[in-house]
Formats: sequence, C-alpha cells, structure tokens
Amino acid sequence: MKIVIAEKPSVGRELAKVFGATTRKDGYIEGKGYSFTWAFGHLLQLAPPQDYGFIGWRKQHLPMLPAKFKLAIRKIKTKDGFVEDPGVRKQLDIIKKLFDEATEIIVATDAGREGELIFRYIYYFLKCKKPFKRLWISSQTDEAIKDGFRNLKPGTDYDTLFNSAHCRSESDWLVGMNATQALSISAGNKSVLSLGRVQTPTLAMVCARYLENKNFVPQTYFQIGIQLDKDGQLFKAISVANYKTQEEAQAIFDKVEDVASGVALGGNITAVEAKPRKEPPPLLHDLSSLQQEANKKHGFTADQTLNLLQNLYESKLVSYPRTGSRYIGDDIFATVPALINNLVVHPEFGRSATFLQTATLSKRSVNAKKVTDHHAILPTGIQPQHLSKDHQAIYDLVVGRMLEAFHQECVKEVTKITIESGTTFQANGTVIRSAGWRSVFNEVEDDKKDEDNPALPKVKKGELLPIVNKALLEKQTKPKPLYNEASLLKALETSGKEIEDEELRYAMKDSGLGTPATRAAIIETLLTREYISREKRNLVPTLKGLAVYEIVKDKKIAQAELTGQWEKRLEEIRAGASVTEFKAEIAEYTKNITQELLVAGASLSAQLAETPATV
DNA sequence: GCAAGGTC
Repeated sequence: MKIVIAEKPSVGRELAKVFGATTRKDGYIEGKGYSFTWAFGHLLQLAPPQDYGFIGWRKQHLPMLPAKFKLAIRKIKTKDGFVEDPGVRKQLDIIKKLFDEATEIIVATDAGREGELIFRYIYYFLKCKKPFKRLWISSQTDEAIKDGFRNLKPGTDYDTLFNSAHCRSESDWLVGMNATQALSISAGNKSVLSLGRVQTPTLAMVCARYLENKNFVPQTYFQIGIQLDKDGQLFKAISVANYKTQEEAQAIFDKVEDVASGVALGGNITAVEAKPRKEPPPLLHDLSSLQQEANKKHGFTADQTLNLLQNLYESKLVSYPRTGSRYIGDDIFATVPALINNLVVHPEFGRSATFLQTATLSKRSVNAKKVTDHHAILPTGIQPQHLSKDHQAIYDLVVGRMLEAFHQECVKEVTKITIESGTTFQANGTVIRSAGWRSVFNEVEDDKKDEDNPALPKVKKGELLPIVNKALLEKQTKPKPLYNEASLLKALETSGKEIEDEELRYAMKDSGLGTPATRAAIIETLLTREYISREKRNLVPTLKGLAVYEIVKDKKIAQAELTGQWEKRLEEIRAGASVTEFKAEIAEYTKNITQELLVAGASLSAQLAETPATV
C-alpha cells in the first residue's frame, strides 16, 4: 500500500478523487492501491521550556539553549489549561498505522518551507525510517496532480529545504521564549511580556505611528476658494498656492475680483485640459486584501474575516482562504465563465454577470507564474443556502471581486481648468465615461477630495466667467493616520520594502512580516497581551505596549530587518549552505538579547505597577 | 505562562 500524506484534508480528498480512490475511512481515503491521508497543518510543535527541565520562569535558566529540541503534540487551551489536542492525537495515530503498513510514502504537503516541515516533524516524531518521495506541484488541477505523480522527486532532494524550515522554527523558539522570559522576569514577573521576531516589530510599528501622530504639530496654512458660474452651472476652484500667514492670503484674497465687488467677469480661463484616465480592473483577492476590504467596508477584524472565510471554505463555498496569491492559472480561468453564469440570477450581481457572459474577460488576474501554493480566492460555484449576515457579507466580497477582476477597465475623464484672478486657481473634475468594473458594486470612491467637482461645465480657454463667491480657507497639515486593522495588515505585508540594505530587502520581497495565515493571529496576540487596544476602528498602543516599546525600540528584535536577515540566511541554507554557522549565530544573539533584557526590564517594574492598563 | 508557523 502506498501512502500519500497531504497538509490538510481538502487536498488529501482532492488527490484521492483524481486517483479514483473512493473508500472513505476514518482519517483517510483508500482505493487503487493507495491510501490518502492528511495532517491539519502543524500537528507537532517544538516542546515548551518545561520539557527540558526549565520549570518556572527563573533567571538562572536563561538563556535556555536546548542541546536537542523535542517535539510535542499540538496543544489546545481548555479550562484546565493546555492539553494535547485529541483530534491531533487521533490523526497522528492514523498516520502512524498507515506509515507502518506502507510500502512507499509520498509527501504531498504544500510545496514550500512550512509544508516540508509539517511532514518531517511527523516523520521524525513517529520515528519512521521508510523512504519517501515528494510530490511538488503548484496547482491543484487534475492535470497538474497527475503530472506531479508521474514526476515524483526523491525525498532527499528536499533535505536542505527542511534544514531551512527547521532553523526557522528553532530560531523563533530560542529568540521568542528567551526574550519573553527575560523581559517578564526582569520586569517583576507580574504579567507575560511577550517578544518575538514578528510580534515585536509589529508592536513597534503601532507604537511609532501612534507617537508620530500624537506628537504631530499641525501647521496652519491658508488657501483661497472661489466659485464660478458658467451659464448657471456653478463649480469650485482653489488657489494653487498655499499661504503661510493670514495677511499674505488676505492680500491676494482682496485682489480676487467677484460679482459682489462689481466685477462681473472676474475669472479668466487660461487653460483647459481634459484627459481620459483608464483604471484596470483590480486583482482577485488574496487573504490579506480581502481582510483589508472587509475591514474598510464592514469593520470586521482580520481575525473575524479569516474565521468567516474558513467557515465558507469548510462549507465548500469558496476556495482555499489562506492564500498569498492574487492570481489564478489558465486551468482555473477556464472554469470562470461557468462561475459567472451561476450569478446571472443574483439580485445584486446579476446585471454584471449577464454583461460578462458576452464580454471578453480581462486576464489581468491570470498568471500561472504568480500562483504560489494556492491561487487567489474564488467562489466554488456551489450555491450558498441560508448564510448568516456576516458570512453573506464576506461571500459577496469574494463573488463581487471575481466579477470586478474579469470586467473591463473603468474609463474616467479628468478635467483641469486653470483660472486667473489675482492668483492662479485650479478646478478639478472627474467624470466616469465608462464604469467598467466599477459598475459591480457601484460605490463612490472613498479617496475623493471635497474640493473635487463631480463634473465640470464645458468651458474654453480665454473665456471670462463671473466669480460668484470667494472664501479664505484656513487649513491644517495632517499627521499620518493611526493604524487600523486594514492599514496594519498592508504595512505588515509591505514591511521590508523600505529596508535600505538591498540584499535584505530582496530577501523579504516575497514575504513581509508574518504570513497570510498568521497575520490575524499576530494582531490578536498583541491585543491579548494588552500591548494594544482597539479604539473605534484604530489600533493604538496601551501604556504597557509603549513601555515595552521604549525598551526594545532600538534593538534588532523590534525591527523588520531581523526577518530580512534570517530570510537571506535561510535561503542560503535551502541552497545548500551549512546550518552550523547560522545556529551558532542565533545562539549568540539569543544570549545577548537575553542579557540585555534581563537588565533593561528593571525600569519597567515600577512603571507597570503605577500605570493603568490603557492610555 | 512564553514564538511563529500551519489548520479544523
């Protein structure tokens, strides 16, 4: 019997289907000489400190540097504390039984670093010695699966990939566990002050933005606004220049001729420019863009959106949710017309779907090379029944975005009119000539400036128009806004893009901080630790968060660059470099940060005692 | 009690 092990049940079932294996057993599917089983993501994790004899949080244990790491079955939190997840234990038993009977093991976990680690941890935990082959595919279509099985790779081809994954895992443990205990202990052991490669730079971003926002000194400046009349149609224009003082602005203001002052034709049109602007349809959603959209449109948190989406996935209504790709391959594209046909009777989207039935579909989101482990989020075509309001909202975002992504470009006409009257004024107007993809939701854009006119009248250069109104406008410069769930997700995704060191920037180009699957959890962790809190839709630091930030802000652990440095080294390891040197460096860094924090945390002790939890 | 990673 050949055993195929997938990362998750949905993939195991899909592989079984392609082979025509149909006998459903508890935890696997059998048929055609194969058994198809699966994990549920990581079943095993690095054992916690107490498993190495580091009982309690004590200064003399630090730094904790286990000579050999142990694996432990994934735990869940219950009212009696942390216990082994019974579902995980059961599935491991099933996998063990299958491995014992196996003539051959085929590894079909996701094609990437963590997929490799998920399998290897199971394999080593079960002390399995049988050889294994690797299925390496980047698309889940029947053809890609069959092709992959015809081209199975020797399992040892991926030893270096496992090495890099293993280093990532142990390094995160060493730095995270030690730094957390060091800071918590030195701050008096009153609460958990967690630190980590991802959560601490994230906290730093929230704190830095908060302080920048709070300490921002607004600058007052002045502009002049006028209203002109073209044959009864009024429109607004604003001075191109900003004035630092009211006197300066007033002097110009007095020169602006207007009807009230008896000058009927005060505005001289010096230029008219009308240009079409084309906006291509947006890309399909990946998890992060969907979380951002759901936060903006419905106020859902990243965590809520992920949960709702996971439910839809489990009900087989949408494709795999934790994807980082906004593209699909040609094979999936071939199924899109049928998905669109499903929607012609839809009350909200029927009109767009009907239009797309006969239109040429945009291929902007079609690019097999940009599909990584999973493609962009799409509906499956199964008709939903009785969705809750929240599930429906998320489902509609998925379906609506699909229609947008394959729709036509939006064509706008952007008009700029320049007017002279004492100074130079400009009027901006945007008219949608052809809504294209924007017709799907038919919403007003949120980034509209209030000085913009919806439509401008037809005017010609050299025309004189009466200014019927003028106003001296007092304005203030604005700080960068506080982070909210959407902007923080975006910042995590793109962090690394601003790193100065080119090599580190390159190393982080595909990753950012965290992964699509973990970013919601990172935000939740910071909330659980009471480092940050939600205020309306914003994420702001607490006093505790700010106090921790003050201690770590100049240290490597608070910087996205740390991930860049690791990624660079991990990629070298994947390409065959030795792991000994990297491990030694991590051990050295662990010792240093632990020492630093054992000293630095003392200042926190008094501070945390006398301050309330929130700002 | 603690990381980051994956998933039901």
